[in-house]
Amino acid sequence: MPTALDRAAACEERGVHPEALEKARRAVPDEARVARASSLLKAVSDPTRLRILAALAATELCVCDLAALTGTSESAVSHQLRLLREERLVAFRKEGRMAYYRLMDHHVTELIRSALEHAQEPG
Amino acid sequence: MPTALDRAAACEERGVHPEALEKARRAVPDEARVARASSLLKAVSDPTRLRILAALAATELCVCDLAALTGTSESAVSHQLRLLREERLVAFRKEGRMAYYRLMDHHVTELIRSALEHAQEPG
DNA sequence: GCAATACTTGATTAAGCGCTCATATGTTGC
DNA sequence: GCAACATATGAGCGCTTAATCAAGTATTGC
Repeated sequence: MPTALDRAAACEERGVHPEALEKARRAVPDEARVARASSLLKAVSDPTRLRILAALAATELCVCDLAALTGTSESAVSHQLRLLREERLVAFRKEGRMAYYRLMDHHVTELIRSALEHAQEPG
Repeated sequence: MPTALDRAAACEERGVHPEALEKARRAVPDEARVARASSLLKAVSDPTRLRILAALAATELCVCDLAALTGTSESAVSHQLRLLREERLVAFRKEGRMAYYRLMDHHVTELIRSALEHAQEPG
C-alpha cells in the first residue's frame, strides 16, 4: 500500500497513482460516447428546453402551446424544438398547419425526472 | 372533443388548447426547481466534467490524476472541480498538499449512467 | 528560511449559445 | 389567386463559459 509520500512523489511526472488511474480509465467511456452523452445532457440542461420536455412528458402540445407555457416567442420555441429533434428527444406529427410535439421515449422522461428529483433541496 | 379546426382557431389568441395546457402546466415544476435541475444538468453536460465524474465514479483521484486522465491542464481541472463542488456533485479530502476528490452521492452516478446508456447509438 | 510541489484563483480571450428580428414555407378559407 | 395563420429557418447580437496564463496559498524536504 502506497504511503502519502509515495503518492506525492508519483504526481511529479504527471502520471500519478497508476492503479487508481487504470481503474478510472476503464470507467471513462470512449470519446464518441462521452460526446453523445454530453450533447444529450446539454440539450436537456437549458431551462426553457427542460420546461418544454417536462410539459411534453404530460401531453402532446403544439408550438404556440409551448410558447404560451414557457413565456417565450414561438420562434424561440421552434429553434429549441429543432435542437431537441436533432437530439432525437422529441417527435412530432403535422395536422394541417399545426405541429404536435411529443417525447420520443421514456429514457428522456427518466433523465428529467432524475434531475428534478435531485434538485429538490435548495442549492 | 375539439376538431382540428377548433384547435387551429384556438391558437390565434396564443392561449391554445386549454385542457392540454392545464395538464402540462401541472407537470412543469416551479421556476426555482427548474433552475436547480438546469444548473445540475449543465454541470454534468460538459465533456471534461463528464469524464471527471465518470472517473470519480470508479475511484477517488487527485487533481493531477484527473489532469492526466482528461488530457487538460491542472488549472483547467481545478476550475471544473470548483464548479462541481459548488454544485455539490463532488467532495474532497486534503492529505498534505494533495487533494483527493470523490463523488458526493449516488444520484450523480445514476444520472451519468442514464445519460451514457442513452448515448449508446450513434446520433 | 528557501526551493519545489500540488493546488487554487483572478483576468483574459475565444467559442458556443439562446434570443430577436426578418424572411420563407406550407396550410386554410375566401 | 390572395390574405391570414402556424411553423421553420437564417442572420445578427449579447451573454455565458471553458481554456490559458499568471500569480497566490499551503505543504514538504532541505
